[in-house]
Amino acid sequence: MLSLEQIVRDPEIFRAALVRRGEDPPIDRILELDFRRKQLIQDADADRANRNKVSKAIGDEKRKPTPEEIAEMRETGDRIKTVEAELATVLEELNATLLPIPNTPLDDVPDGLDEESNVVVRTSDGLTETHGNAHWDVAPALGILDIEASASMSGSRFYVLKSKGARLQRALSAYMLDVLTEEHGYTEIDPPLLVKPETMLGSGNLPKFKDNLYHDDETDLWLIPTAEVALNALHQGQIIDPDVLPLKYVARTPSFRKEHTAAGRDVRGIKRVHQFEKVEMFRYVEPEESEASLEEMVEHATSICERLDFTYRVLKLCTGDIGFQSAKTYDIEVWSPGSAEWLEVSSISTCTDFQSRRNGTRYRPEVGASTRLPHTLNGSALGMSRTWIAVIENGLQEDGSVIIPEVLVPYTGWDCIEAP
RNA sequence: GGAGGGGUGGCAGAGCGGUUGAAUGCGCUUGUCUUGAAAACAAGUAUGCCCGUGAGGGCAUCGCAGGUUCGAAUCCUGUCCCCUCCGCCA
Repeated sequence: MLSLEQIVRDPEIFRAALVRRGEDPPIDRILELDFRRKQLIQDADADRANRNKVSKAIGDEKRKPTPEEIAEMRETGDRIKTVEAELATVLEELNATLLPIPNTPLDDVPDGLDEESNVVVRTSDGLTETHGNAHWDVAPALGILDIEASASMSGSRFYVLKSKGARLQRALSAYMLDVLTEEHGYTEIDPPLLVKPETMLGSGNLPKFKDNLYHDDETDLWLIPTAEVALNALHQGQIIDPDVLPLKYVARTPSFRKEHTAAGRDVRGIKRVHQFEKVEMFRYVEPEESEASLEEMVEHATSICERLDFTYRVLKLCTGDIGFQSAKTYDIEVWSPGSAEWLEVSSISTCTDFQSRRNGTRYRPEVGASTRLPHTLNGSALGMSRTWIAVIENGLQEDGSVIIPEVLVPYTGWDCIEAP
């Protein structure tokens, strides 16, 4: 959520920033509502101040209220209720107006309405050739992937990993968690996968994107589409003590997505699925550090790509392609020589203070200072199914076997998936 | 699922319906003292909002939402969460 206070102070700055994203925010309506809001607060506060004064005098003097006082205070009370009721509807509309507005992009985010305008900022060394043997052909033949089994038990866009395929995924997750916790100082978190509506609201997934989320009607809980949702809620409503930031978390969880909006895209193989495993980095930082943190997280993710021997590139997403809650996003794509395309294995964003404002996460810069909103950043390192695909397609040998990256061997116990 | 108990400030823990935003203790900050530290003493120490250039003033908040009342942390109703015991299940 954007800052109402800042919008009121500088409406045109916000309008201009949101227009860059192709949005036409109802700024004028917001200003009207805020004006009304302040009026109502003043009215109600004045009446309440008067009522407090009279009641306190009665108490101090240890006497019964006079009939006139009672009549007058009843009237005041009724008036307060009326004003409060109107205030409630104004606040409700204000909230409903503000919640669907996305974050404002940072200045250096390239303009553009779709992925055509994304900018490749870096491409690693390495080949981008193709051998034409896509994972959907290779992996089932190797006996490590069974899409027919997943289709029969769960439908399309699921997958069953078997044998060394399952072990490979487990090894990848474990390896990435170890790198991030041991080398980069992230604290490992294992959060719930089902969360309350308020938690989804806090991360920005609700109310706008409910169509992509799985929901249990009976308990009103939502399945997380990424660990970001849970990690973002870790300090909701809290004031973080001085000298605690930056907080760096990492979690390995499944991610559940309906993918309705992508119907028809990526139907072959396991590139786009309803459930996938992902190792997610998340940070709470002071605003001054957020841009440097974002770059550091990109470093962390790309260093893993390098150690997995991937050819990769880093994209800076344009204003029209960054996520709802994001102010700036880098995507990392790795080359898959089988399906001959770049696979998005990571998306790393700063959400500035957008999420902390939504969930009331604050911090105190130093003892006695007033509270501020931390910036939150999130990024995958890395997302499964696609990373798994890349290992298989990159490691495929002439003879049909698959050699896996050296760094994974301690986690798998073997270095080769034998040819069928 | 059944039976009880409880949710108050950073923590612990009081609080006859009326100077209670809230005793007291601990913690924390600052000052005095000290070569330094500790101890002792003194003062300060919640969050949000509204008005005001400022000084400052006002309002709200004792899990949450309603209600009773001139007045509610205190009474009533609902709800959420936590703890203990029993049952059931992993």
